[in-house]
Amino acid sequence: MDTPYQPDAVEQVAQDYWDAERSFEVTEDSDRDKFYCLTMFPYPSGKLHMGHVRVLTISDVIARYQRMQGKHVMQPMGWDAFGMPAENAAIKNNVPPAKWTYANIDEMRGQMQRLGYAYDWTREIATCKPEYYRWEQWLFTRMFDKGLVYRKNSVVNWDPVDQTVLANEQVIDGRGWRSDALVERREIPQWFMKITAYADELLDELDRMPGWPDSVKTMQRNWIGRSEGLELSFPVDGEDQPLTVFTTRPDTLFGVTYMAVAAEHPLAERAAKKNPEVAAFIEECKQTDAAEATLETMEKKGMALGINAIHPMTGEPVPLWVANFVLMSYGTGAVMAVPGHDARDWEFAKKYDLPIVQVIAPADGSDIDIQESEFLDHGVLVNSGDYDGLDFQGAFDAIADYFESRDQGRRTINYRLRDWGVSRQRYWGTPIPIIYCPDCDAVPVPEEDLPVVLPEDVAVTGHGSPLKDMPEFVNVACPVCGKDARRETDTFDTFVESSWYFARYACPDADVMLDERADYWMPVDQYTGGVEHAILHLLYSRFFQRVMRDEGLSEASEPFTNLLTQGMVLKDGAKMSKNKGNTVDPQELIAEYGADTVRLFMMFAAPPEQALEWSDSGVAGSFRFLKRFWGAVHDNVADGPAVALDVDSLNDEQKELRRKTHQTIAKISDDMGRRHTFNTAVAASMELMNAIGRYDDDSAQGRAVCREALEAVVLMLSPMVPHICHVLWANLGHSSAAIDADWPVVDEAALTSEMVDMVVQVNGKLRAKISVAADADKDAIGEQALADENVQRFIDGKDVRKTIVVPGRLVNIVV
RNA sequence: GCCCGGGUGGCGGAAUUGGUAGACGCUGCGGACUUAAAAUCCGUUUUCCGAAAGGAAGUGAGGGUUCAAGUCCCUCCCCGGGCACCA
Repeated sequence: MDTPYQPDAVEQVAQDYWDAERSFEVTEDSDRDKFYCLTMFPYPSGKLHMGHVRVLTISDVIARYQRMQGKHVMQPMGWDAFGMPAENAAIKNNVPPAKWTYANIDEMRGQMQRLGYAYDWTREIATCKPEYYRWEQWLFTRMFDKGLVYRKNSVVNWDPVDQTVLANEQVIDGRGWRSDALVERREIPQWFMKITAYADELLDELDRMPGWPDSVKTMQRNWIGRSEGLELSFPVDGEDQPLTVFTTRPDTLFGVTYMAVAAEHPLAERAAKKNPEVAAFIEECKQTDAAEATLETMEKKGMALGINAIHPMTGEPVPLWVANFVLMSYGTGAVMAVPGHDARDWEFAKKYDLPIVQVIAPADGSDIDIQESEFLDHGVLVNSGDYDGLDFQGAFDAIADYFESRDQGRRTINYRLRDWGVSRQRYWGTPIPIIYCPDCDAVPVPEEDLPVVLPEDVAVTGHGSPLKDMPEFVNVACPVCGKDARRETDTFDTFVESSWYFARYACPDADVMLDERADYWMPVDQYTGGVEHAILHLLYSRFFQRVMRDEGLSEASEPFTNLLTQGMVLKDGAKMSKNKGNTVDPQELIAEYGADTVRLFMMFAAPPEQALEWSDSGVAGSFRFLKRFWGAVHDNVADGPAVALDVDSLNDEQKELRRKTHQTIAKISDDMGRRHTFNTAVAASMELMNAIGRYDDDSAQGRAVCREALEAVVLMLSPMVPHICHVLWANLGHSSAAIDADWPVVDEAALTSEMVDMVVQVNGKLRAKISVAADADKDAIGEQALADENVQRFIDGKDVRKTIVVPGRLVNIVV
């Protein structure tokens, strides 16, 4: 019998079946355990790239595995359709962003379907459609009413030549990407969402999220950056208002030798009016982009303002400086500098020859030279007046009490987390539903006027948003007083759309934001996506889910119960990208080998969380395996139907293959369900196939044992290579489809063995391998190990000091 | 600069709770089949010494803990991700 493996035909058969049966369309069923399996939805950038194929396949494998576990699985797909690339394409090709986006969606949807993903396409969402974004406009107006959104000035990258705001990505080495002009920091009014109102909840709940990787939770903790400290006031010469600073180290207060404020700080701006040198320095500080990494890596510079603050305890003058490393957006935009006990302050003091004073001594009494290097640890206070001798906590409490009793300071909690600025000066996004009235100020668009629809047929020039030039969009009547007013032309950060789409999949056609179906499906049981989203997207989504909860829209607080962060796809050690010219087109590979081979290689080449190094020959190897797999099943089928397995009549070889089969089922079940190490699951399948290939037993029971092994492999590989397994399962004589089959079950009785192999070490070095009875006790194992010829060579003439026996594993003899 | 990962043969990776380093696959090499090639199949493939049996070294570098370290601790180097307007 000769039936060659023809992936195109096989994959068509399987997909036709799933389509005809609507295998992946689901509705709520309260009698069944639901499993909501979700991938971070893609931006429709053009065609699928290998990074997409990887994450989509990982999620699909989990969805199909959970289905075989009996779960009621929902796996939807949609499009994060707003964003800058559509505008860039519009400028380049003179195509409206909407048209470009919808064409990409059609292209990518078709590719996904060719890959056979188990999506419920009836739930498809595109965020650029008014029926989607109207609900986030609505939620924004609700948040407005609750005081959860507000407007304030905030810094953007300004391109002075193109007269437009740039994204950080559009700033290359401090210059605009098109104009090459030096970028400036500029402050403009923008809308903010009060994510800090949920800071404590977002932080505390991380301790109760066992389904998330520790690394992501740690990153989020650090990002939120809760710190307990003291807010202190320093009187300033010639100012009515004192200068307020936040510190987590009030114990170092007596070591303050200068203070520093941000370039945007009012004190700096007032000093600039009197002193042109300061004004010039502040201008220089603003000649940089707004990215924090730029600020943190550039040379630390400062200038004395010629103003003194008064040390609140010693009464001594403390010079005020303006410094480029102080962030206006963190704390109060001013810091007290303690060069003796802070690394950055120390470096700055050395550079500008400012005094360095030691006020903390090591707790162990050792000597340090503060002029040589800073001392950062907690310790005992010295040179601190009445507070000498106190430890960190004692000093913290005493100094906090001192300030609080005089009303010059207070204990407070500071967060590194800042409120979320959601305004973007861009066209291709959700219009912010606000109207500016000369009398009524900013007014939210009333519910009955939503959605504020983004006009789709526009020309994009790259010089600011085209909405500003559309009077029919901008000019409106004030909803409150009816006077002539102007509509907001900024759009939302696209992270707003991606902060709630997961809930909308539950009820994509609802004529409210979310209905009761969201409570059936939410939270997402398994969320999969790139680790690059570990902070922003995942934190915003956790915030939005809580806002929706508090609005009564959803019961869940956390949106994602389990999180899997997958690594990038690399080629020649670098991320695949058009810029580097190292991309591999999935389409060509599918045409050559079929979808199953591409899926298999993706799962086999690396564990999902690690970067995956692309290998053309590895793909060919995956294809070879599928051909052998196909051939092995057909050979078995060609020999006719297998008889029923009679477990009690098996000989040793038959028992051994059967043991291998059930060991493999146990291993792959663990790899798929718990560890998500699909690469080792594939390797274990290959090992079992190799064992079947070596096995040569034409007896009735021999073929039955073989058949059992093959059926197990077909089922266990079906989440990864569903098409070939669909056909093979039918070839094996099953009338029901593989997609409806249950996951194979381990027969514990098949796992038992009379003898086990153990290794013998002498002084930790491997010297022999022995086979011992499975039920042998430690002494017997030790004796057998000592008796080994090669072991004797190494212990000859030496004292055996100790013998360690780890049953089932090894013996270590120490001489 | 700060936070989070990672570093194991020629290559991708395995080693799950501190217990046989290199599973599985790729590549290379040797062989079978073939008029030939492709495809397929078999063998072999960490390095060094050895005919072999066997031995020595070995998981980015340097220290430490332990009967035993790729795995735990300390210091350092390199690579990747994030740093709030890329998505």
